[in-house]
Amino acid sequence: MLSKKTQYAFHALIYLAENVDKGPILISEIAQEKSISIKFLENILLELKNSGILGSKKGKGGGYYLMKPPKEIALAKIIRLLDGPIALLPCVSLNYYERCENCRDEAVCGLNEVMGRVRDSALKILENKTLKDILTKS
Amino acid sequence: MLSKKTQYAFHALIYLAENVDKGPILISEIAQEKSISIKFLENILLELKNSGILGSKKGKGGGYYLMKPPKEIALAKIIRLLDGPIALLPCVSLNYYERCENCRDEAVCGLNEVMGRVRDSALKILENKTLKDILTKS
DNA sequence: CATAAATCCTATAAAAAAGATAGACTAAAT
DNA sequence: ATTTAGTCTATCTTTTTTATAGGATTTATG
Repeated sequence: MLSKKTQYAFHALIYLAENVDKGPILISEIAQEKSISIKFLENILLELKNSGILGSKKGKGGGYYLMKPPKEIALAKIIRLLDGPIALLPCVSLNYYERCENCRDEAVCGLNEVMGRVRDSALKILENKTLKDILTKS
Repeated sequence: MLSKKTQYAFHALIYLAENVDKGPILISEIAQEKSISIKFLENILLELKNSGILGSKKGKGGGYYLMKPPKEIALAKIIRLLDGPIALLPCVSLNYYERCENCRDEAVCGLNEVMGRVRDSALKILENKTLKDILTKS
């Protein structure tokens, strides 16, 4: 399961995407609209900013905004950033690979193979679906 | 990611499946072969037994054994049992559903829809692949 | 330039989950 | 009776997750 952090990030990003035309959006506004603790959300948005997903402006009239159009922000990127590996096992993770300690040889491990396929099927969706694809259907 | 508990369970089950013809297998043997803490493994095997996946025999000549042939034990079942939901969000979980607190209406939530598809693509594999499919390729 | 508005940043606390261990109990074999 | 091996429940430790606190910094504007 995705952590609350990642879930909150998605909801915040959706809100930002749905209000792209309104300039910078306040943390407090997002927190209220999406029922998220404001201080927790602050940390999350900061992290997204430091990774280049969001931009921000301080002072009056400030807030957060998307650095790229929603259709260019893949869901996989957000998950990896805040939650880490998408794969179910370390030994099949593309971005956070770790050797398996309980099997002798990954090359002949059937578990490795199946979990690799699960990863691929998830990535096929998560790498191609973007923020634009998860906006509220109107 | 799957917990260590679930990962250990898979390795133990693989070992049991690869030795079905040898009668009950000792916890200590599995622990040694797969480099798993014996006490931790004990708890895991007990849980698998109480769920009907494994059977056991006490005393001399005792140990654990599979209750069904490997090809009838789906991977999804093991994961759900020890790790909980396979879905990435509570609001798209078939077995551990919880309402989403941050969105107004799941019916129009695009995140819900996409994550539902990710769940389906994972289940398509995990419900159909069994213990038999993850045995060491010889 | 002063003030208010907002994000930035780091630290820390609290709670929950994961990982691991301990030890007494029960059942079976011989 | 003794040994062997699983059963059960409790507890401990560590790590991760979730959340909060509060001062620092930047910007707009009168």
